[in-house]
Amino acid sequence: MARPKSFNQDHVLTQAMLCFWDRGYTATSMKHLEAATSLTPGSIYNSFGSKDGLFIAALDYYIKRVVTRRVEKYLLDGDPIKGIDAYFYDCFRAQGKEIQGGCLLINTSTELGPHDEVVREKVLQGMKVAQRGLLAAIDRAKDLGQIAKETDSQAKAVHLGLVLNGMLVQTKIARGDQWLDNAMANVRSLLH
Amino acid sequence: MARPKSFNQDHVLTQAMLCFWDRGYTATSMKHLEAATSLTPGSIYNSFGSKDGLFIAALDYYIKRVVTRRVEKYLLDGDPIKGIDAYFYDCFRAQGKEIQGGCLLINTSTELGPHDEVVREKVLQGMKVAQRGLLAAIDRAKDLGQIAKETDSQAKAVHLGLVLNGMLVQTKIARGDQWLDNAMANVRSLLH
DNA sequence: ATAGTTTTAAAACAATCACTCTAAAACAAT
DNA sequence: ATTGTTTTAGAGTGATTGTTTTAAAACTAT
Repeated sequence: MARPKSFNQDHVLTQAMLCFWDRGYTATSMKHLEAATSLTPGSIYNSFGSKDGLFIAALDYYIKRVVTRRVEKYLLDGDPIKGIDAYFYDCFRAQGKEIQGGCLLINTSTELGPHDEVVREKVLQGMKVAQRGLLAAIDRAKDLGQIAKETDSQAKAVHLGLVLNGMLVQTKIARGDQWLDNAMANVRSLLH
Repeated sequence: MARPKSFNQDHVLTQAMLCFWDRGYTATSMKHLEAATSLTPGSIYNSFGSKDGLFIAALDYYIKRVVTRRVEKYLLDGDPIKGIDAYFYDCFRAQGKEIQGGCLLINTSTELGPHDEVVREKVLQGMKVAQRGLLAAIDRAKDLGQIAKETDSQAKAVHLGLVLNGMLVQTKIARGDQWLDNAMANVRSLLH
């Protein structure tokens, strides 16, 4: 066979994801990516083809390791109302380390949504994962009698998703977290 | 005195605003701006100092000519409930021409929010204009008995603002407008 | 007219952009 | 050990980035 790759794929994708998450696609240069991943240009292009290819891979990685994981952790079992609450908070705790990233899907929507069909489709797919998670939690809450049986689950899930996305925009410009508690009070009022 | 400027300031700011609105700050090059405004580099730098200076001017222009104007048109008089409805729809009709721009304030939040303090402050100020408009309309609706007196106006305005911002993200990746009507049904359910 | 000031056009600037090339290095199979 | 294949490191590619420079043009005030 041949020489094996000497880098850890997960580590590289994590670092690339954080770069794009923090600065966006255009403002992230290959230099940034090389520094963050400790890879040389040759290795990046050999493995991912282009900056765009690495971005798509990082986007996939985000959907799998951040979005899907969070949905599974908070929305698919346990108390659904408490789960939704925790799910929301987790979206803002996740950025706690250093970056004030909000959500990579949202950042990518506003930057590239109308200009890159492949990216748009992928973002939409990631959004649907979150949306289906909210819907599942609401349906379970209905089964448990926590919210009214007459509730339109689909509409409620859409509503929650829109509020969450609005909050993930807000987190990019707001300071402090007074606004977060206020917004969460609104979220809870939707779940009665 | 001296030689007068031969370009129309409003036209230049409008074109620059549309560029940044469509592509974002980083992905908009000086070449784009020169072509869109029909200005030469010298004129741009003489009048605005830098790409950043032109961006700030375009952002101010957006707040004044798009955000403030829309608030005044729909939220400050007339039937407040119908006004809010029309205000929301106008946010999506405005982009009807060619670009699928959503909202420049939101696009700028996600791109530059955490990285540029001057821009962040300006975006926040623009957001507050919209927020105050919603609050004023809700207060008027309360006075008119259109919504319950017990309603927390401030919380309701925040909630509406978050949903609107979520919708303005959605518009960058969604196709068709089935989702818009669904979302608007949620908005109306908040105003009873 | 002339002097004084600013804007304009166009060429040119260094720096950075995404990306490619070349050759050495590192493995598996034989 | 040799062969075959792929990855790696690092220098180098042309193109584009935001910006500056230079000189002509266009105006007002005197």
